[in-house]
Amino acid sequence: MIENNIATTIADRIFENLCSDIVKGEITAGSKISEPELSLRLKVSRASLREAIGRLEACNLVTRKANVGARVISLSEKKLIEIYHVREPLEGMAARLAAENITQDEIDNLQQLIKHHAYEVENGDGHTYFQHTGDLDFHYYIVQGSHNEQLISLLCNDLYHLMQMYRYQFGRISQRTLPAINEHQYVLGAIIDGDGEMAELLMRNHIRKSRRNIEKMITVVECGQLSDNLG
Amino acid sequence: MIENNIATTIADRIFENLCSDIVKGEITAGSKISEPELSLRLKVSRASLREAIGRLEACNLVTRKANVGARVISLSEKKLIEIYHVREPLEGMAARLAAENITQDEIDNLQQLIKHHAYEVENGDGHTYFQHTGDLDFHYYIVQGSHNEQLISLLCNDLYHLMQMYRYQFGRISQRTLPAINEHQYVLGAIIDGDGEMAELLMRNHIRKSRRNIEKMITVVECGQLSDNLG
DNA sequence: ACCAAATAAATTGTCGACATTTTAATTTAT
DNA sequence: ATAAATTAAAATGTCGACAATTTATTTGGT
Repeated sequence: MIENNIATTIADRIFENLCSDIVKGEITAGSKISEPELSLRLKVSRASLREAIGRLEACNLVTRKANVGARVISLSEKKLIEIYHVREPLEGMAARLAAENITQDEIDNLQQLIKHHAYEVENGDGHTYFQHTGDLDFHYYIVQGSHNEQLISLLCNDLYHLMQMYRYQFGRISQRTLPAINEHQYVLGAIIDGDGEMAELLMRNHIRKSRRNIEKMITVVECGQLSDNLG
Repeated sequence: MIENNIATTIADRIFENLCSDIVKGEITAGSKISEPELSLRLKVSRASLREAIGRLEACNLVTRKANVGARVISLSEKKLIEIYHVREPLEGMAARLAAENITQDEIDNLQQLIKHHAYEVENGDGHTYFQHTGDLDFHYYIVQGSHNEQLISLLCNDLYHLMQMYRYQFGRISQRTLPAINEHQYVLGAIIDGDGEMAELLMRNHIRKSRRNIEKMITVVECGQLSDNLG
């Protein structure tokens, strides 16, 4: 799990708490965010709370309507597929740029991460860990390795929490943990080789496979052959 | 130029005004945003102003530091190139999805837009119009045509204003107006044919060419062969 | 009993004032 | 005269209260 800066201001702290609660589903998807209720429960002024809500909106976790208020986004299969459609080219480019710009330290970090993933999955139930945070951590650090601030902003600020939210609350039934870890290894290999084109190709394939796997599962669920935990 | 919803709230109005002023350079890039000064000049409370500033931050036009305040982003060649690196795969995917999902009405609209661009450039100085708003309008409507909400959010909310800002304030010396309009025609053609793969390829090439053109101009400028209007 | 209009309650938007932190100016010491 | 320390000014963060809007309830009519 990625944890960055400490909260310096009240709004910061409230944002981080609410963000975590929404991502993990402790604040239900689709539910209303009541300012009076929350400001009372969290013991902060509505000003600080509204600042935090504004940031939740900025990272696409809530939607706001003027004079009506904020509401946690609702999850849907359609949106999840859309996210993968966006990630495929974006992270593909991230991998390409990482092949050009990544530092040795960042490579070391990624190699260690992959080793850790393999170990976790071999020994006991690493599936949950991997699917909740581990997988995304890999993608996160690849994006960081691109050293492209705009790309980092889009993926790590605007999309990351949303991706996390789906990871926590949506289908946890994927059988792709092992293949995914292998594909990570291939991507990183191309990056280490400095082969941007190959890295982009491999990353796009990796994400496309994840999407198609989900699309297949959705189809199965819709045909009533699996219990529906897709919200 | 794309103009959407009317401002329903004070913060909305202030946001739109500030956004426009920043994009056009009437509020200088890199300058500080003083809450007391602005709230006094615009005759609104700091609460409404701060709400607006928060949204400016969300669309990457200002940066904020806790206890220090907001500052208009500064423009740089590096950032501009970064934006093109992000746009290339993102809008490529947008074109691919548009080929699958665009409606006839949207196609008609785009064809009319291209016709308008060709006319403007033939008759008189359409270059300025095209480079300030026309070109981006085309890209904007292609993205809309993808019917992918996540993609639309990223490109039309998080990146659009930033792109506009560079269009207004950065190099207006491109000689690529005519080629660009032709390339637009090709992209739209592939979309109309429903050839997603081709549309993606053409869009990526179109944006890559723009980036390389800029990179070339930057090199020339750095060699002192052109007057520097690159901030 | 059901629907529309009017009223009441609750929620969001906006404001001015105070608290805390940062920045500028002044003082003091070397 | 310069630099560090102290003090003063200004800016941001936070708060509670009021205004405007939305939502829920009640009233009245058919």
